[in-house]
Amino acid sequence: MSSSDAGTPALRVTISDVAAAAGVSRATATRALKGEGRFSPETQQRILEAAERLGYVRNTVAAELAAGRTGTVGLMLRDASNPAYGLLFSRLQDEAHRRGLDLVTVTIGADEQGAKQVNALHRLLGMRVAGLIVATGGISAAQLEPFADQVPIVRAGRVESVGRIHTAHYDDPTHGRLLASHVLSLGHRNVVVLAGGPEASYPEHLRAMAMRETLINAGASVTMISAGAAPEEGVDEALGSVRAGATAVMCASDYRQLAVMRAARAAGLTVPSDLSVTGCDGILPGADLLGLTTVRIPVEDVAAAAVETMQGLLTSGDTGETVRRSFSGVLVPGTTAAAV
Amino acid sequence: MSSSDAGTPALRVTISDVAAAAGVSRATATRALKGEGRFSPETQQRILEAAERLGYVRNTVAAELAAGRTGTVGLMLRDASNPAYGLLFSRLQDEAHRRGLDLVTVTIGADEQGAKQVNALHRLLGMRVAGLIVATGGISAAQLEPFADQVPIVRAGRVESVGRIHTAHYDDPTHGRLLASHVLSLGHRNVVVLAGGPEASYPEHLRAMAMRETLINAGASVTMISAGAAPEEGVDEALGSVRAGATAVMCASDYRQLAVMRAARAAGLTVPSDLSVTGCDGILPGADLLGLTTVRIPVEDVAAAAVETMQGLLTSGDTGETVRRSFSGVLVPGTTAAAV
DNA sequence: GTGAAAGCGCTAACAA
DNA sequence: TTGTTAGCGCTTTCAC
Repeated sequence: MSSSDAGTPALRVTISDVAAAAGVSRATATRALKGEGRFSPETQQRILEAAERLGYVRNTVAAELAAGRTGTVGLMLRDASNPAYGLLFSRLQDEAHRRGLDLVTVTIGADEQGAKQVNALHRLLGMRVAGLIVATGGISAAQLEPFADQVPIVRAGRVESVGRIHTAHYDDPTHGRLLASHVLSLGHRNVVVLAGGPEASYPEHLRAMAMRETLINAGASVTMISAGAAPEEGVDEALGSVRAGATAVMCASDYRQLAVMRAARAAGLTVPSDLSVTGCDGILPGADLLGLTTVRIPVEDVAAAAVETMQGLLTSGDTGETVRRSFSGVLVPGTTAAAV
Repeated sequence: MSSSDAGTPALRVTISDVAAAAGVSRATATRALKGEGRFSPETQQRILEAAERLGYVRNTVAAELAAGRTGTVGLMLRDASNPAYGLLFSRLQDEAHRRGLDLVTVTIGADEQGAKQVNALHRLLGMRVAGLIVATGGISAAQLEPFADQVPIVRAGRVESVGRIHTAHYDDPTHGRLLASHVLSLGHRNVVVLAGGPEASYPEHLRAMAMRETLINAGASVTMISAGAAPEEGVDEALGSVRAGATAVMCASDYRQLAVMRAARAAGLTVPSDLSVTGCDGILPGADLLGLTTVRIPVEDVAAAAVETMQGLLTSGDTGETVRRSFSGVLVPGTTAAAV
């Protein structure tokens, strides 16, 4: 089933060519090709044959421009080199496929501040996508808000409390509490919490705040270390605290957990006898073999909910209420955290 | 810097609105907005202000349709849940950003056979992308070929020997040889090679073939196990061979390596004293902590080369010769493989 | 059942 | 320097 038999330049074939070859008007060709409206079976047959013969490929973009609507949903994604985002991306795609939604993705480098993000946003909006799924923290509610009544916007992964932006997000505070409770139950009372600052990673920040609160409420002594986005940052400081008496380092992500383990090993410290370590995400393949103590975040649930919400918005229209769904993961006790 | 102050429906604002508001014609507005052609500074100023005030977002799709060309490069991607693809995706994006290329991505579920792939391809082509980067094995050369003279096509990651499809790919045979030589140097002479079959994963197949050849040439005895895509497949069989005398299991991917280690642990076998294990990829965060014996594939090089090739094709035009660049990674000796 | 005409939002000669 | 005129490829009333 070759799409172009002759040397016909496939992309150059327009519906006019097909119509001419079949001896009908463009209007008729349009109808017959999509099987909607009125036309005689014979005519359709002829048109279909002509299209096949010429290797006609419809220019979706022009079609959607003319029709004034799009079946495409835009996805703004954060750097997929982080497996947690990669998996989210993958699941969003699967779910969208399942539901017959077309997804077009643009990613934004983590480095760019604002400008590129907005650029990417405009690129998607410029395609006149039917909806927007935002899976990056790099873009603010304020930047999104102006478009929220043009097109439904669903934020995936991260919570959003402002305006008409819908969300399907992780319950990060709960994740933090789950881990903190676990560490407390192991008897730790002098704990380091290592996380990216709110501007580096808002989810990490939420987790860290919840850990802190839970630990303090239980009477534990807590050292907060706020780092940048790079996982190595703050690790030395954390190890310093351990030498000063802390028995556990709670990291806001598995990446940081790995960094701490790496540094501990280099420093001649043994996990978990010299210090307990925890993380968060649970996405890393091999996390089980490493015995990571973590929370497996519900990527699948968030992806499914995001797409489902979007589809609801697209079909039944925006009812005016903002949908906000939250999902929490489960604790995965590992061998990196042990009783004091 | 709000993009729409009033309640103006941002997306509804067309260039005609902007032109009217600024008291000029659409043509002038077009020129001033993109800063090309001739126009007076004052006029431009007025137009820019009007655009800002109204929250104008250019309809890129219409613009590109009218202009008949695009600055956008389309990227067809495979499931990003695999970190190796996620990283490739990420690096392709970075590289494209660096070179001022806009990337639009569509992914295709691994499950769909043909139809959806072609659909995604058409979607991209319908956007009149300037070029196409294909980072999935899911689409065949035959499906790509018809469009190769419409638009430059670069395949990233996987080798392609047919027609006018350019490539920037991994030198998988070399990867296989590197690993096999390492295993041989450790004294193993009875080895299992566990890989996905050619249809499950062509790169894995290439690695496995090279391993086999290298091992056999050195006089080792080799057991080939061809599995499906799932990493657990064939693991039991591999362990069976170990009980029957094999001392090493060479996996064609790190995923499989993890699966083997998991199964070995469950079966009470110790790595590397009871059996040596190797993989391939080296992408997994934490691979170092696990001590994986692997080859780190040159994702960055492949991404850079793919984008560079594309840009060359775009700017200096297609010279008629097909560009094929191959990159090999480096061996990462780990603690999962030891001397017999 | 089919075609003519208008137009989606924008750009690109060519005039003015 | 700016406006006019044609479209890009397709869809969609609305007559015929």
